[in-house]
Amino acid sequence: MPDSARFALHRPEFLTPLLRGEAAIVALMKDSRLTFEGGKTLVESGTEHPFVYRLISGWAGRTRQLADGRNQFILIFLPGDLFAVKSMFVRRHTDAVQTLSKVVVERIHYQELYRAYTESHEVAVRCTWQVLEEERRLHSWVVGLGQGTAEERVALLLLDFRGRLALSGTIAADAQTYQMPMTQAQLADHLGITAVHVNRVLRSFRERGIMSVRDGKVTITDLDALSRHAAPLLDTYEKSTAQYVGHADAPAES
Amino acid sequence: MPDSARFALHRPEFLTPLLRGEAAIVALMKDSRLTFEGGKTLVESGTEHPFVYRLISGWAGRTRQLADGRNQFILIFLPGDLFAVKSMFVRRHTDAVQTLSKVVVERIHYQELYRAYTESHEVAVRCTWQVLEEERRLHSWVVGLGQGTAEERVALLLLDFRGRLALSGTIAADAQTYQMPMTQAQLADHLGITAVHVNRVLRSFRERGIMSVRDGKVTITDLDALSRHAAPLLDTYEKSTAQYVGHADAPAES
DNA sequence: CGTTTGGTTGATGTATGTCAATATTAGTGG
DNA sequence: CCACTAATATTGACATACATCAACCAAACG
Repeated sequence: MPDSARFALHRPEFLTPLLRGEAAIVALMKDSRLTFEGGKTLVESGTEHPFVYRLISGWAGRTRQLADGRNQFILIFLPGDLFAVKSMFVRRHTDAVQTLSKVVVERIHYQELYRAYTESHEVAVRCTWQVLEEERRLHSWVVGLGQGTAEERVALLLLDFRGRLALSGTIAADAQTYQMPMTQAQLADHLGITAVHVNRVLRSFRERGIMSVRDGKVTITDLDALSRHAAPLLDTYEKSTAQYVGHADAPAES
Repeated sequence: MPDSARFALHRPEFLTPLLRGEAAIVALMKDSRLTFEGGKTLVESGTEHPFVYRLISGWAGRTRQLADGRNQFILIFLPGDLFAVKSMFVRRHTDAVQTLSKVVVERIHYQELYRAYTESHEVAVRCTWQVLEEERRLHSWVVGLGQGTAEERVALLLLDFRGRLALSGTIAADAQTYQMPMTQAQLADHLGITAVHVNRVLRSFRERGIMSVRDGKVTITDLDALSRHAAPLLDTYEKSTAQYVGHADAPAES
């Protein structure tokens, strides 16, 4: 997988600044590696938090807990994602970031990153890009939550995970299976439906031979069918970007 | 209303760069003023679009239309918002931007803005901030769509509009009424429910003396009750930022 | 004035939630 | 390796928030 693939949809002239900014940030974060178990809170909601993170391996999620016990996983982070970029600009994080599995992260103090940001527009570009990319995912998810049925949301999410894992090089572009550490209750809190209903949808997909989830592993047995279930929620452009709906024709490795 | 209020939640040390970046962008956009009627498409989905906009007056919204006719208003833009910042980095806009009323905008070609972005980290800060702010709103909306009932979503949205209009200085901070140009069908497409159900929720609020919508104007008659309906969807921090849930104790004008 | 657009309301249907019970698996200490 | 416990997954019976369908009204408008 070429590096450029990680930054889909870019204007070509920005590829160089993006990759240089990325390299600069990676270099700055060196020697800051940390490991956390699953179920830990990396960023606590309502607190001041001065670090910006890069997820090296494992899964994490931004989550908001409501006073009455309801919970929403707003966004899921996969390897390669920068997160908590907003630490640079806002004092307080309203949402928590929790690990969904054992994770390895690197991080940097916001003041140090901000110095780099002001001194190198390439670092700034990489940061802005990251936020834009998160925004793009949120757009898709708002559409899914606002318009999608439970089946459509599940299909969209599982294909999105697969596409992102492939882009980051964690799995091959044509992989039919991947590790997925979220419990059904956690999936429910991301999908905006109940855990019981998640279970029913997964059973239905399983019984129709479309896909199955077992032991923290997603196995897609009928990619076309799964893509068809997610397709109504995709815009035409997403539909044509093959790797995001499952028909990668790019090689898995560069 | 002091300028700084427009940039809530910031780290104090970034106020100066933010305001300077803002001023620089405003200056660059001078003499680019355009007026559009309601119902026009400013940015067409799936097309290349080279401009970054600033909304001077009126309402607009980012929207995604699905092939089967479903439609989702992803985000609503109010006066003072920058939008289509991503024009700088991505070639193609997957979502459209439509006017919801007569609007006045200013705009700038992305190459010109990018030059300023690379030459002034203050401009970069203002751009990154805008995207972070949009992301913050999307977080809240994902929580609303994922966890909220129809009543909670309506209450949250109407209070959010009020709070944002107050922050931008369009209405007074303690205003009980504001112009709201969206039709019930458009509200439905933002709320993720049907127009018929929007109507029922509004009727229920009206009959309970909480608020009413007539002739494109929202009138809040029982702010506490409306806030109580939205409160379950707010995190503790938002609840404490008074102007966002209706209890502004800041003066309306600076 | 007919036509269109937006709003309102009732009758009925359904996707999903709720409740509750039972498997199944994972973890823990003896 | 077993006994115990707590998560997690699974399933059925039943409830409900919201959707759908279909009418009708009111205002805007050319």
